[in-house]
Amino acid sequence: MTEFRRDCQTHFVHDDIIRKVRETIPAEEDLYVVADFFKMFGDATRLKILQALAISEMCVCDLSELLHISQSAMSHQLKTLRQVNLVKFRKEGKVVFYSLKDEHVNQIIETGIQHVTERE
Amino acid sequence: MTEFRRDCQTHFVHDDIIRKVRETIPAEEDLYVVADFFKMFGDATRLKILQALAISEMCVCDLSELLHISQSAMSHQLKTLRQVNLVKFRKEGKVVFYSLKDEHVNQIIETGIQHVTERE
DNA sequence: TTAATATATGAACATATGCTCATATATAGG
DNA sequence: CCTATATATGAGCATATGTTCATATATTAA
Repeated sequence: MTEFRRDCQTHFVHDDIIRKVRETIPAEEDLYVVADFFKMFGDATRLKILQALAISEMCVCDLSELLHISQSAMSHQLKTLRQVNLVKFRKEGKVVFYSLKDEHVNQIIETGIQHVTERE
Repeated sequence: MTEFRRDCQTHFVHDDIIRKVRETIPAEEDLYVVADFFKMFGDATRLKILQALAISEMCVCDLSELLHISQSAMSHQLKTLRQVNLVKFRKEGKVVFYSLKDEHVNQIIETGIQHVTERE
C-alpha cells in the first residue's frame, strides 16, 4: 500500500493495532519541539548546569569555574538553554546571573536518575 | 587557582555558592548514563516509537509502517532503546514484539509536552 | 534442504552537535 | 575617552548521530 513499508506479508500488518495507535498518539507537529527540549537533558554538561541552577542562581563565570569548562563553551550552552526556555537571567553590572525558568527540571532529572539506578 | 577558570576577578568568584552547589550536586559518574538515557527522548522518531509502545506492544514491521521509516532504521533505533533499558521484546515466530520496559516513559514525555505547550 | 519472510547488523555517509579560538559587545571606573 | 572585565557570538573543526544500503541471521513452510 504505502511506498514506505508494506511487506509484513504472511504475518500481515496488524491494522487494528496501527489504527488504535494512530488515533491515540499525540500531534506530530510539536514533536520536534519536544525532542529539542529533551535534547537539553541529553548532554552531561547541560545536565550539570541544570542541576547547579536548581540549587542556586549562578553567574556565568562561577558556572564555568564549577564545571571546569571555558567561559565561551558555557555561554554557548546557556544560549541553547535559553532558546528552549529552560533558563532565565538577570544582569547585575557586568555580571549575568542565570536561574531555572521551569519547575519541571528537577522532576525530570530525578526521574532519569531513578531509571538509571533502578536497573542492573 | 584552577587552570580552567579563575578570572572573575573584580567580581571575585562566589566561593560560597560554588561550595554549596558542589556539595549538593549528585555524583558525576552516573551523569553520562543519565544523559544517554535522556538522549533517547531527544529524537522525534524515538519519541514517536516510545509513544506508540506506550499504547500497545508492536512488532518491528508495524512500527516502521506506522512511522514511515525503513525497517532497518527502525531496528537500529530499537537497538539503541534496548541498550538503555527502555524497551523489551518477545518473539513470536519470525515476528518480534517490542514494548516499554519502563513506566516512567509516559510521565517523562508528558512533562516535556507540558513544558513546550506551557510557554509562548 | 531450499525458499521466503521478519528482523538485525556493519559500513558508509551526510548532518548535527559541542568545543575552541578569535573577536565583539556591554558595563564600570579612571 | 580609554581601559579592564564579564559575557556573547561567529567560524572552524572534530566527533556524534541517524539514515541508507547491502547483507547476515532466524524462523517457518514446502
